[in-house]
Amino acid sequence: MNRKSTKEHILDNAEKLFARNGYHSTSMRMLTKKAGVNLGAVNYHFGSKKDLIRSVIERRLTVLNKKREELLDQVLARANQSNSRPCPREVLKSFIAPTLEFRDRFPQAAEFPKLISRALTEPDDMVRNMFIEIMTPLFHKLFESLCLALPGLSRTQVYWRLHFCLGSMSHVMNVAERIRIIPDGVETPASQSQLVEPLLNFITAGMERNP
Amino acid sequence: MNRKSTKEHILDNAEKLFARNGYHSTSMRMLTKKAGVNLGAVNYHFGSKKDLIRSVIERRLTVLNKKREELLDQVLARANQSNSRPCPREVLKSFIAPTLEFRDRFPQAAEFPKLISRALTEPDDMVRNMFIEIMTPLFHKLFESLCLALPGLSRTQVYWRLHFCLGSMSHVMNVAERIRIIPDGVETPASQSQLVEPLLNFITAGMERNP
DNA sequence: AGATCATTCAAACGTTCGTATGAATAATTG
DNA sequence: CAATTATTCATACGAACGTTTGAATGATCT
Repeated sequence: MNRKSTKEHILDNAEKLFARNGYHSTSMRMLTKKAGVNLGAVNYHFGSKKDLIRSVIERRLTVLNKKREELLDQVLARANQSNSRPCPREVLKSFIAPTLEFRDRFPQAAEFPKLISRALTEPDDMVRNMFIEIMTPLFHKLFESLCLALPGLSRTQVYWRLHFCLGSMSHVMNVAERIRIIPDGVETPASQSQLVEPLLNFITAGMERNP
Repeated sequence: MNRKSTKEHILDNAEKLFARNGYHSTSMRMLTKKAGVNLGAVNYHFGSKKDLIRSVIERRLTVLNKKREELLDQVLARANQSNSRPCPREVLKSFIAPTLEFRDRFPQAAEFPKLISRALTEPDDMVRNMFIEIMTPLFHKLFESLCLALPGLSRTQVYWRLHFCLGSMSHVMNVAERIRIIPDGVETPASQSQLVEPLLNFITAGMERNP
């Protein structure tokens, strides 16, 4: 009666568990049990645990990056049309909004943003390098767009400020909700989508500041 | 001969390995071999691996937090004396500067900032909760100081912006140097201390932005 | 010096890990 | 339909994990 294939069951549950617990802390037994498949199924369908996480990451990240690049291209095209520089806020938004809105747009993939953030901080070089390899072209394009948008800054300044942005975003996706130190009078948003505007306000101001 | 005790050898090497590879990816065999002590030494001196990382974190973090609070108190006192609000940049600096300057001030503890950042992102609840428990009082004080410094923002706004700051800082301490996508014309700082000013410029602008 | 306590050491314990195996079952094909 | 291929399954393998043990060695004290 279950319409999803074994491969899909594995991918879906691996996404959740890798996101929540990390790569090393998720065992094949935990995963296959949760997915309702046999212990050997991962090795049969994917080859190894390493090949599995590659598939898990690629399945969503290629789609997400396509969307990001599409939006970025629109921003660049609009700037080109009006013979002006691209707007820093719009450039940043093209990268960040699809990420934080991922949960709401694809509820079945709600945990994927957490997995992205984890890929950056995973102790294992393999996972991080795999992620970096996929991200490199878009990272360069994003960086060059920001240099274009912010002619007053040196490339080094843009580079580090971009990293500051990525840090804030990553923190929001993965860490912030795990640190439950909530002072009086502080409201927690129902969805990460609601943090897009506050985050963009923050990092745009940081980006545009005079050196 | 060797002047450091077995306990110190263990603590020093655990600090490095936990920072570089994370808690779970550091085995007792790896650690005791690197420290040049017997496999059973950790359990003898500390009780368990879990008790060890608690000692590793506490050893430096209590000192660092004391310095942070001392600087924050100075900022608050100066504001009090002149009957004005504390300066947002100075408040943030009191927390961030001692952290990024840690490597230069205590070369033997060069890897500790990385460990802090890792404690936030560690898959394991235990490590994170241990860290949060130690940080909570100072976090509240820092938060209240920022609310005082930024009367135009709601407490919720200050809360999330503070998290954006922490995300940027954490990213700089642990992730940024591992992502070696360096575009042409970008210079990498010789020391993390050199990122204090750029980071403070960035987050202060984000903090002070009109809602 | 001898007695007492603290520390080091090699070896082993019981678990859990990712993966491999080969038989059993399901699906596809000629 | 039989024959072939694809998938599932229980089980086992060797390696690595954190921890325990008890004897050997070192330091401390009357």
